[in-house]
Amino acid sequence: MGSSPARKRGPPGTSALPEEPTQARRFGKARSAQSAALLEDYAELIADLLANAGEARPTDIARRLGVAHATAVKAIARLKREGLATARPYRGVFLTDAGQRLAERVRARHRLVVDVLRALGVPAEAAEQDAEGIEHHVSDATLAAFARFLAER
Amino acid sequence: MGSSPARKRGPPGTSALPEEPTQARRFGKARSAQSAALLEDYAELIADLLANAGEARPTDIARRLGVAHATAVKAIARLKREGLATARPYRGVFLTDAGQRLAERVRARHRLVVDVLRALGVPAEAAEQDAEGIEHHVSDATLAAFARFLAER
DNA sequence: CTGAAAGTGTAGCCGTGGCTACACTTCCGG
DNA sequence: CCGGAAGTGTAGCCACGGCTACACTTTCAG
Repeated sequence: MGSSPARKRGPPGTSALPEEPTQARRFGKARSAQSAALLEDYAELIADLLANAGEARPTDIARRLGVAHATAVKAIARLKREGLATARPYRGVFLTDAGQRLAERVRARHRLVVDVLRALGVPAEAAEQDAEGIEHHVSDATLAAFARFLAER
Repeated sequence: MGSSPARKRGPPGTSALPEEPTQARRFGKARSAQSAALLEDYAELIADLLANAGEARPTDIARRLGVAHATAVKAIARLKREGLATARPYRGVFLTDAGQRLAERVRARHRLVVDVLRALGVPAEAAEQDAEGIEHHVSDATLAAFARFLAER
């Protein structure tokens, strides 16, 4: 980048170059990815609880996530709105088909990210920790590259 | 696959196991990392603008980030609150020493993440895109491993 | 020197994701 | 069968990061 001092403010016909929507687009995508991240975490956790404990209750979810139960309840409401989960008052939470598919994808992606980090020499604890944040920003292309890398190495 | 049905709700002495603060801690960290991410992006961009254009104005920042100028102004206010930037009304934005150090660290980390992704076979465009989201969740341990990996390969 | 355009700042709105506080259900032990 | 504890739900608060709308500065072209 950088060449033109880019001064001046005044008149209409100042710049006229295409500028650079590229960077803006990237930031925008990263931003929206982050929005979906929460739902993904909840869906994955609910699937895990259903599989391992037979039921997923708001308080369990909250405890595992380290948030207040009210926060979990709100998130569950959002999951329902998005058609990912179902729940009846005082009964547990369940995933719809869409929710289950999401949970599975998230789970697979999480494992893949952790495995790649480990393969790169990242210590186990750090790998798990970082994967928690990283996984929500890994595109399909990157995911595919990860899989290829693990297979080849 | 479970094991324990884990039913029951009632009495006080129900569980008594250490539960699992581990996962909660991880989620919490990922959450707070995400909070710092915005500031990091702004700091990096401001440093870039200062270096390449000589000045960093709210509107330029907003355009590059793809947000409304008011949004950028608010973020700048937060940067000031955090002691990372200085700005006088209608004059540009500048980084404090702390802000510059942050920007440099962020910049280096960004490059490293992109390089690792590229080395793993991720296409250039996807690497840039994903790095934008990933970089904020890479711990020092992981960063070190990345550097080692690139050096060795 | 002046006027209008661009940039800047401020106010107010929304949705999200945290929280606490409080009311209501459920369910178990006695 | 009944009381209380744990779980659940709801309301209301806050900060954040978006946005639009509008008022005010700055700066440049005439």
